[in-house]
Amino acid sequence: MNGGSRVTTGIKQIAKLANVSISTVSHVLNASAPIGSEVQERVLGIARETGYLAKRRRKASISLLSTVLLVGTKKAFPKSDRNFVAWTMLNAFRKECQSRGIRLIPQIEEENEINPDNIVEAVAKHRPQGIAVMQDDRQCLIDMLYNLPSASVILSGQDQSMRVDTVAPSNRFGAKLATDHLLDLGHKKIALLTWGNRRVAKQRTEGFLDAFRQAGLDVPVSDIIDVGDYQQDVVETNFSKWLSKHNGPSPYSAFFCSADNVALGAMKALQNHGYSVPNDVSVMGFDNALFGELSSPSLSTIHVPMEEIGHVALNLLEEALTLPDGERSARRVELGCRLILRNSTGSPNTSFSKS
Amino acid sequence: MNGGSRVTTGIKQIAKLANVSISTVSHVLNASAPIGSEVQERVLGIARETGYLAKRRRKASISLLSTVLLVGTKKAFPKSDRNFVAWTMLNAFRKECQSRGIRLIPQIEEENEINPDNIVEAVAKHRPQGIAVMQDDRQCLIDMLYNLPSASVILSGQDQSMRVDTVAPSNRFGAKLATDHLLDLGHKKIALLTWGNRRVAKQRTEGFLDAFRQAGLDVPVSDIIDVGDYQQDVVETNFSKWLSKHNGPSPYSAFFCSADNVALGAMKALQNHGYSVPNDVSVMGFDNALFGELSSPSLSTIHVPMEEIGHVALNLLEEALTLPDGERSARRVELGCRLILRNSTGSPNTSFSKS
DNA sequence: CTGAAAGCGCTTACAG
DNA sequence: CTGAAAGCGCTTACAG
Repeated sequence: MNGGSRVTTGIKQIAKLANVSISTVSHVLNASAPIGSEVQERVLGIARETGYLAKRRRKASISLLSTVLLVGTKKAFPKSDRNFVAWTMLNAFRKECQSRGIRLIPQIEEENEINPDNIVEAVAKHRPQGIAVMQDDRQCLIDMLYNLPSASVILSGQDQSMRVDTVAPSNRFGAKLATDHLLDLGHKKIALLTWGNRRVAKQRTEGFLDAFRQAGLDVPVSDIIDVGDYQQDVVETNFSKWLSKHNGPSPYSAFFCSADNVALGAMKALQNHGYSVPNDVSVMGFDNALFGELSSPSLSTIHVPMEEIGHVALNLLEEALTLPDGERSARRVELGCRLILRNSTGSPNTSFSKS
Repeated sequence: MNGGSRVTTGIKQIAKLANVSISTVSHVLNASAPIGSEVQERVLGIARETGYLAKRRRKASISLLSTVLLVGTKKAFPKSDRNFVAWTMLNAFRKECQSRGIRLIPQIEEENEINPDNIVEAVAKHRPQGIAVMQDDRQCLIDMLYNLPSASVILSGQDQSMRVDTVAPSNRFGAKLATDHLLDLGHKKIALLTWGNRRVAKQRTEGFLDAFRQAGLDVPVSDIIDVGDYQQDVVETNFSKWLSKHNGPSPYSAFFCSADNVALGAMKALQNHGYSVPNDVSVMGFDNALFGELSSPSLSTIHVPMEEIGHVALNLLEEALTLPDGERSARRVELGCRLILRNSTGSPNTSFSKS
């Protein structure tokens, strides 16, 4: 190895960029001497921006987690519109593992459900330090995970028995955020388009209702419309039927849809029936899937930080491995969702009366 | 400095203890060479047990967080039965800061509420890297925190707008755990003793109701008794009145109390009225405060991991400082609660009929 | 409060 | 798969 100019972010480089000595950088990073506050801020700023701090932190825990068993069902793996959300999460998780030098052992079930026995077997075989389970939080699975020696975490799930770590977006608060926004715009009658009985859908429904409860309004349980599925074309067909039967969207001036796919299907149905979005009716989605940006009009939605779920999941596994077993409670982490305002929402058209 | 025998946990010491070379330890810790799995496990085990891994991790982030502003109201600071829970949390947080070498700047409000303006002032003056707020999650405060340059976290609170990090025990799931246990014991009529309108109390009430909902039973909204306060003596007086008026605890065979203080007051009132706990009625608390262990009978309760809240809060602050601002969603962390079974609960006495 | 220099801790290229 | 040895990165005792 020659003394070439390989650019490894280190204390040396930071010293150069901050125009101080190496010692000073070290002192700042370790609070080992009383350094002036301007210098301190400059050095820390550069250390953060160059990614040195993040690298240092990552390195500190890398050893603990060399092998992780990735558990999921087949349907989340190929990329498609249908499973866009699951795929995004999974892919971000894989990337994160790669950047931390963690070996992933996939344990993909052919069936629609994860079989706990298969996990036990895979753990015995590969002896991973950690287990990451995708979108399955049934109690039989949780019981099994809890009794395993490895640390484990469920991505996009929750454990009511509070024994296993979980990370998920804040579906309920996110839905409240969306509904609050529609209420703030002045909409009085808002319908929720949702589908089925999955936990995620239920949580979003609760958030929708929360917004009305907290505003002191009547809780609109009768304004919840189940469109039967979350595939765009199916939603379009079903919601078209609903529109025909109800003679247009009236009395609703806004539709909050508990997934972007649902929103896009609904928007098409509305447009086919001659309604202009957002002039006649507002439509709001949930997920911030890529294709929502490209629709016409572009879809207002709730951003779900799918990329961060993997990051947090790995942090939880690492923390579980650092701390002695008896001294750590299970953690349930919810990640904040953000309102993304595009062109499918607006104030209600007060002269609205179409039929 | 002489070459004396100072015992600094390091890679050298681990090598000695594990009977391998320094290089090998390094390889294991960095996965930089394919090391045999027995050796690997031995080295990692020793590295964890000696606290080397934890130290390494702590060191990696120590630089970020040298000064933290601790914000709270006066009432949580002196130690007493009344504020046992708040005091425990606060104290654990202080200890954690100390062990990580973080300087705490207390900003204690004389009033019963935190004044956002005072925080802004204190931040301008002391320029802390992080802000830790105790038990206050009003939106005006959150708005202020969100607009501040420092990272911030609320201990024992939650942010519905999902912009500021929070850590809290899982009150709702914890209450469900307690209620599930009473149901499992065979109790059919269970009353909830609670007080006031604070968020914590409300969350525990929801958990109580959840247990019935999920079991497919009637939701016992009419079995919620507000005892007006959480001080033991007040509860005792108020609940005694209730017992006199209702001619004993019938038809309830169990009382779930949303705080240990409430449970102890209720237990005394029951005993004064001639009821034996748990033979005639079961009583369950929530908090796992010290004095519950010493009561007679000792109190079954829900353990709340107050000591861990501080640990998690600091981890959140550190993480916020490591990651670039735009790339991180706010996090809401809930810590798992555990059932603590002592002597105040049992199966319902089927021949129970006292008056 | 900041830096030059000594030196410790850890990593790494290479040998076996 | 493991270790001896060279050497880099970071810390620290000390000077100013």
